[in-house]
Amino acid sequence: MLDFQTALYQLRQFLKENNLRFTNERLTILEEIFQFADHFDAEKLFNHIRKHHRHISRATVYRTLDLLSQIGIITKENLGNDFASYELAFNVPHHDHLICVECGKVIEFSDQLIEDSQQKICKKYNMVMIRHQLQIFGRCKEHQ
Amino acid sequence: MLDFQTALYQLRQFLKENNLRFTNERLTILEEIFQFADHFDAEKLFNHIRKHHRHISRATVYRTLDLLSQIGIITKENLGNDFASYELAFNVPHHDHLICVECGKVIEFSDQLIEDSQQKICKKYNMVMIRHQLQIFGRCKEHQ
DNA sequence: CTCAATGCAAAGGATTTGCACAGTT
DNA sequence: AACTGTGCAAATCCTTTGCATTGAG
Repeated sequence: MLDFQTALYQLRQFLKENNLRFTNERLTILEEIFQFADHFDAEKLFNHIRKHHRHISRATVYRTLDLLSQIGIITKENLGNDFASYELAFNVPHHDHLICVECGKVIEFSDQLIEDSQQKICKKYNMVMIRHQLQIFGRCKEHQ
Repeated sequence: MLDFQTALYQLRQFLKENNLRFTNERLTILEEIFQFADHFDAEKLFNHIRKHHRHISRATVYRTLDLLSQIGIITKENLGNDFASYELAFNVPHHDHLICVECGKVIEFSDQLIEDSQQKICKKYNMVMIRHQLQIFGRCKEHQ
């Protein structure tokens, strides 16, 4: 799994390469994400950050989330809500999501058979895969 | 594939069972969807409908789309945009989407191996599956 | 006649943007 | 000093809602 130091390095690297600035806000937001981890959305992260850093604006949070997902430090996905969900990028090849429609619990899983099948399908339709997302909605053990 | 007559019957049936009204607007919107078919979003459908039925409001289109997806005549899905995509429900078990990030083209496919794997995964995590969606983003033959 | 459905415009929620000022490089 | 990043509030996009009116049963 991606650790903070690596992410920080990637961020600095990207900023340098693109003549962008390494600001306190960007550092703070990256730190807070690592404390918050797992799945989160912009609003929740913003509220979390606000507790300790009153001056950071919602706009900067959104802009930084964009930046970080461009770099690949986090990924952005829609988990069936009307807002985007983010999570730290892992080094494992890929994983998908089981989502309980009752309690919203999210379980990650990955399945090589599914990954392979997807590659086959892309080949069949002459597509070059960039990314993919699989979401299974259901009821978890506690909510059936 | 679901044909218009069947859909219409399902709609009337549902309305009757729930003491709701069979209105001209609902009929018109269903008809227009069948002309429009494939994948569409609320705004595009609304514009299409507006050409021939000036009086139908955006609100009614949204409300009817909700109704139709409740009944199961159409399905609602997020195809990576910030708006919902709809399509007519088919009788085939399930299908997923390949989406070209360059031109937005959508290809449908279905893969039994993937379907089976998903069932296995649900079992493994004690989930009861309700629905699922798989989206593969990539570049199509013309945009590589 | 009764109550659900509609149209309209306004509200809503998530996200983006314009602009003056602040802060990196 | 030059120019990107930030905060703020307003704007935007898609979607939903309140309310007076219309229309199906």
